[in-house]
Amino acid sequence: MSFNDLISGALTSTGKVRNEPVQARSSERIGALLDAASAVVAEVGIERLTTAMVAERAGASIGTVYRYFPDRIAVLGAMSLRGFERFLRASVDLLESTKPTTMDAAFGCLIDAAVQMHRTEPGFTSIRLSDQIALPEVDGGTAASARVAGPLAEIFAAEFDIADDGTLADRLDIALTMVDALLVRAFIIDPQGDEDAIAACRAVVTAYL
Amino acid sequence: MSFNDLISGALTSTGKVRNEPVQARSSERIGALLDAASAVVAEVGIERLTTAMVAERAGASIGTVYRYFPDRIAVLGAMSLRGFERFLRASVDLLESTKPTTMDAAFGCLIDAAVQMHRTEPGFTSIRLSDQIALPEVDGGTAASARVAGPLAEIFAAEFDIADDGTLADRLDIALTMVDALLVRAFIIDPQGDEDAIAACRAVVTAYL
DNA sequence: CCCGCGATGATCGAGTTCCGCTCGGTGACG
DNA sequence: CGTCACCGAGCGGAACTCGATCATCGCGGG
Repeated sequence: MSFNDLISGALTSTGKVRNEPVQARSSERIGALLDAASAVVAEVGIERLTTAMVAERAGASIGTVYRYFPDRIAVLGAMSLRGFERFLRASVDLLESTKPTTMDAAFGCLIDAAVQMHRTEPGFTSIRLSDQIALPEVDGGTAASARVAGPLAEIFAAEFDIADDGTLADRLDIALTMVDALLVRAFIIDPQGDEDAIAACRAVVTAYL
Repeated sequence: MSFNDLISGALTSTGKVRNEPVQARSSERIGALLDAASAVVAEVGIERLTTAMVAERAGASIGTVYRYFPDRIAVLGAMSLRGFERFLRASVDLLESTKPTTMDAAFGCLIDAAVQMHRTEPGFTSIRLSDQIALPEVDGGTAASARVAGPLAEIFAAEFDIADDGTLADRLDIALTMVDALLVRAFIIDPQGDEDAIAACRAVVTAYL
């Protein structure tokens, strides 16, 4: 599941793109615009991000920004969505390489992946994963979380026996919500990630399982 | 501790007011402005709130908004702070009336209070309590969270034996962060508050303690 | 096979609209 | 009648539009 797969569908207002890109350079443009948005968010915060800053940093013009995104908020939404998608990819990679045998270890992978994102992806701490989790369906499209968290659910379902799929999806959802909230807290306390707070996050998830 | 006590002091940039009101009608005005802000946030969301919308709904002019708040973000900050303060007052009231004897029951009171806030206060679901929790100190003033969560900490410290104050404050912080995130999730799933999700929130806190 | 050429996609940026915020003038309270 | 509160036109800047321009692609004839 690639980033383009994600943004080319009918998404909610946060994350929408105006036109599906056809030529290859367009995808690169979108990527560059989102990179620029991340950098700007990391520098000045979400509120003070302007579309002009994004355009300039991406080496594009204002018009180009608005070719791909209906408005300023959609840029932030797409950035947020991409961050979430990257986090999921990192999680899947980690799960597949370490092959945890306990639920606890599996969630440990998710936390490691999230911590890594906070440390390496500019602006990741400023966006709310919850904007992508538990999002109601819009105009007939599946909720972003369902489409995007699918790979995780599959891994967990294959590795661990859970009574039914709904329960598993819910528990994943709840766990991700907690991890996100607690890690954001950890990275607000300390920009490098407060170790005690991260440990507390692990403890909470362990207790929950 | 009243709302005015909170906003009249030297606060962080979120929540600041421009002038301390002298005449009585001013306080009413501020209240009306914040009510308007809550309603607008509930309708169009934080990002799309404009100062003109707030002014119009409060029956005031643009100038009046800027008499009391230095900028748009300060309006949101004050609204957020008032919501947090109301939540704390409701929590303290519930704690004092039910006098729980277990940690679990005590946190149950907090959750009840928060659920009540989500159900009755427009826009409460859109604001992040975390903006008030774990806020770093600014310009020499104590962090809003410390001043504001004091009453809670006192009750918990008086009722339950905890090794040291720091641990207690941290645990309260973590618990509130989780409760906030999980309840927001519950109210995103269902505007009236998804009962299963609320139950999940209680379960998580119970597991954590 | 490749070269030219029309069609379509992508880009640009000046211009328009809207919004955050100021400030000087007017009314209300004490 | 001084001070506090309020108003709202106006200013600056940011969000967003739109028609002109450039790049790329598909295709048919040499």
